[in-house]
Amino acid sequence: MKLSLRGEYALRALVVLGLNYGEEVLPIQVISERQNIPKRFLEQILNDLKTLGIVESKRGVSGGYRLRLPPEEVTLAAVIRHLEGPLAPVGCVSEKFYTPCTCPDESKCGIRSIMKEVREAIVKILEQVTVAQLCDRVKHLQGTNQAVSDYII
Amino acid sequence: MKLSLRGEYALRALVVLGLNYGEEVLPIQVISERQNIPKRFLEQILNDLKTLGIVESKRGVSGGYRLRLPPEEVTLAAVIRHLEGPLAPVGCVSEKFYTPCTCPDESKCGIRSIMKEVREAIVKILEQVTVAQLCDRVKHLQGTNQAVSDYII
DNA sequence: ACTTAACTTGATAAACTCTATCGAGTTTTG
DNA sequence: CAAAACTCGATAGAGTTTATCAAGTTAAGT
Repeated sequence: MKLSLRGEYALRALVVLGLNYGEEVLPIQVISERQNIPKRFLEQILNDLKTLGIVESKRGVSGGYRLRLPPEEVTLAAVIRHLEGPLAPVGCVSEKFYTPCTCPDESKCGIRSIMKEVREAIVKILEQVTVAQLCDRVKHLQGTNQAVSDYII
Repeated sequence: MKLSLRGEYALRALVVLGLNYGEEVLPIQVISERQNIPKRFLEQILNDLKTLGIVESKRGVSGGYRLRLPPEEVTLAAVIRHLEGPLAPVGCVSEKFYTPCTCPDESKCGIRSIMKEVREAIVKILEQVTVAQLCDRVKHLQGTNQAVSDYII
């Protein structure tokens, strides 16, 4: 599982939306500036997340985007799978995007058996972590640093 | 960590060489046929593994390749890192191939903190599994299937 | 109604990576 | 000295990634 910029931007945008959950809609402009993401590209990505049903938008003057689901219900696995495809390191061990490989016999392939373990390890984390938890981490990390700054002053 | 064909071929070739460890050198032709790998491409890959010091070659009429190190000493992590680059899902959590990301503050980035965990999970497996273990799995898988076939007959 | 900020959709283009293939050369064995 | 095999560097075609643009649609506020 290699996360491209596209996927990374998506997660970063979702954190912003997650932290804003329950409030009014956020314009793309704001998300873009807050996370340093090219606006046009972000537009495309948010659109994609809308198709997936994670995000919803409001048009017009004070329009923008917001989460459609509670942050607790959005797993990183779902987002990444939709945007990037398989989480597995090779196609022949993917559950959702299986593709056969060219080895003589998959059932006797030692590499496949190891890669299955790698896949499990990755999936176990990403299927369990939600946007809500991401937001919590951010809050915690910010809190920590804030405190440190306070001490320094 | 996404394994490209290049990396997959490398591992498959190493299994063949591992199973042959202690014996004479194996010609590319044989490895290529046994694992269904385009010969010219394999050539390039084995060369690369030679540079890394994992494999050695013998030229001439009855030449070929063999492992230079005992299979127990070759970890998948080393091979993949050399051929494919970072194991980490994003550059900003890679130990060996760190690259900064564009987020406003890495130290407060929730995604980074999750991706670190993913990286750890991957590395833990791949740094610990060796070519020798891959070969053992293959032997075991073949043995199992053999037995099953016997029962069927 | 009309202006304006913002979303929507689809096209496209530059850069890069991946997968392979080729050719010409060098080495070694028998 | 011929044959088999490795060596090295170039390169090409396909596909992916990362954007950017233009033209259109929507809806809020006046």
